[in-house]
Amino acid sequence: MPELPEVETVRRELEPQVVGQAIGEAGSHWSAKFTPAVDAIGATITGAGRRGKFLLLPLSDDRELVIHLGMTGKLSFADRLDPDGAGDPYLRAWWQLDDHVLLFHDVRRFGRIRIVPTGDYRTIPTLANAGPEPWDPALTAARFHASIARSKRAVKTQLLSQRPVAGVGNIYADEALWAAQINPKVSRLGLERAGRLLDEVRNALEQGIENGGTTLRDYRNLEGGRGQNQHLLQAYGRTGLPCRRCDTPLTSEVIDARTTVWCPRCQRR
DNA sequence: GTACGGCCCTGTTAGC
DNA sequence: TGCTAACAGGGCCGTA
Repeated sequence: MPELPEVETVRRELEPQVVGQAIGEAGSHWSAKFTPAVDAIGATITGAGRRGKFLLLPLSDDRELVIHLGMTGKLSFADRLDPDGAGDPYLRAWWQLDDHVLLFHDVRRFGRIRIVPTGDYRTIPTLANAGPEPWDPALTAARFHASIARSKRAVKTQLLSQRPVAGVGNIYADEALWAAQINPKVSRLGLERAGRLLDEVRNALEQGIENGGTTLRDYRNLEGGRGQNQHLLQAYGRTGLPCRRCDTPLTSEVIDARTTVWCPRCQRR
């Protein structure tokens, strides 16, 4: 599932191939999640940005094309659109650019596309309320700690909310909590532990980007290649396997509707 | 404003 | 072998 490292990997690949390209035609699946794609017709893409897990493509007419990949969304290029659409039953949107066609493929349809006035994210609540980017200099340990202290919910739930820091999903939340030796169910963190968790969130995301993202099943980069970070995971997907710090079998439980994996010994409550 | 549950989706896997 | 149910989970929405 694309989290910040996967979206950033796609953004970096996308940028040189879409910036300056005009959108001549576009089409979409009937779902309202994807129909806004066609509203981009006539505009030129002027950049390729990212905010948390959202891809932001600024357009020449003071609007932004916002793409969320959901769980199974993928972007790719083709020389031309398959005329009968039979080549890809999960094609949800496409944009004819000057040099090629940008395709949005999404099996489970958890992705979504929006076009908004530049910087006006009121119609996208998670984006509008997103916390700072992980490497924002304004995101200090104190600010991160204060953000977590505002809620009584489990720290895992808070990370997934995108409010303390943007871009963390289920995989990198479990990895950061494991590295910081913090139990995912605690709701109170001291300043020092919050600072450690913030450091490990940054480390987990940096490692993910360096390795081209985590491919467990669906995620692919723009070229269709797999990420490599799945080989380096310490917690996510390792239920019952020995903790690589203390050999205790990792345990798991559903927290906030997400399977959460942790070490019962070195991430004690 | 916060907390929580349910829903959207469909391929894969486990169980019978 | 074939069918059914459970599972995966990011974001949104309604309700309390």
